[in-house]
Amino acid sequence: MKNFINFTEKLRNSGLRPTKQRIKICEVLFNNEKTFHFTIAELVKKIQLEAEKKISLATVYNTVHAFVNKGYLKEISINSNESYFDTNTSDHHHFYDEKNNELIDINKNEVELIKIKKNIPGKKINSIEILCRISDKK
Amino acid sequence: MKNFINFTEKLRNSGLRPTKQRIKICEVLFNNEKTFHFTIAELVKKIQLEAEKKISLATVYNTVHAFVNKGYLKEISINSNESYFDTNTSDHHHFYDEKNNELIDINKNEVELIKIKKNIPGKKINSIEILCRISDKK
DNA sequence: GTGTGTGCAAAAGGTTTGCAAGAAA
DNA sequence: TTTCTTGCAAACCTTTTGCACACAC
Repeated sequence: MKNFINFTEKLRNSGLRPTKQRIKICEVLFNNEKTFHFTIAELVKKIQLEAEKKISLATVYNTVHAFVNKGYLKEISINSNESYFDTNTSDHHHFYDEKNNELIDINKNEVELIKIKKNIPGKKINSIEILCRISDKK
Repeated sequence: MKNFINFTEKLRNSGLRPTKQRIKICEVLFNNEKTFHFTIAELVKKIQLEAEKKISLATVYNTVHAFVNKGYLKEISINSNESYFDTNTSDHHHFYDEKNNELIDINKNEVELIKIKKNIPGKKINSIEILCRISDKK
């Protein structure tokens, strides 16, 4: 997703009407060289800087949730009052720097194959995610 | 921790005054054969059933947070509005059943050694936790 | 034109805070 | 007596909702 047309297409293809607000949010989120992590508060701030017209909070929440449901964003929850979204939706893991409150991606190929020996009858595995908490070496 | 005396000691040893409320919460949490997972709401309900006298919400929050800080409880966060506490504070992992909204422990020895090949200079690893989302087989 | 999306403000939900009264040291 | 803890209600913050208007199709 690199430009206006593509965002319009992408949205339409996933059953979301390509409104001005949604396209602007796509630009803020997906028009970047690198993927990144953000909180709702940070996203709102970013939109306020980049958008000519304010987008209401309700619409931001609404859109972020729609994007999570469509698989365009991933949520990473650290604890009950710290939750991030990730524009990297590939299968990967995270370091969480407890000093700087910052997430750092760990690619799937940077972790040796995870093998869970326990099996729950009747259940299938949807995802396996590692959260690795780090802090400064003393 | 198996009885009244031990809870009193435990609390005192960690610098928490052994008040009636804290001891009651200890009983609810730690007087069980098995460890378990709970939300604040569930804990409040459990206390209301077992306690002769109501414990205020503020005290429950206060105590749970104190216990997390002291390492008597662990928090497992699923997303921004689903967070659980675990009376099992050993190093272990979890299945999260997305159908029943239920956590299931995975012992450390039920997962093959996790090896993260990525290293962040100046940082040390504090913990590695896997959350494995599961749901019903189709 | 029809139906979906937006914006606003109000409501909800969950958690924290401030302070006076009570309990532990 | 001094310090910590509790309980209550109010405050807070984040997220959701309801509804009228606007926009996409």
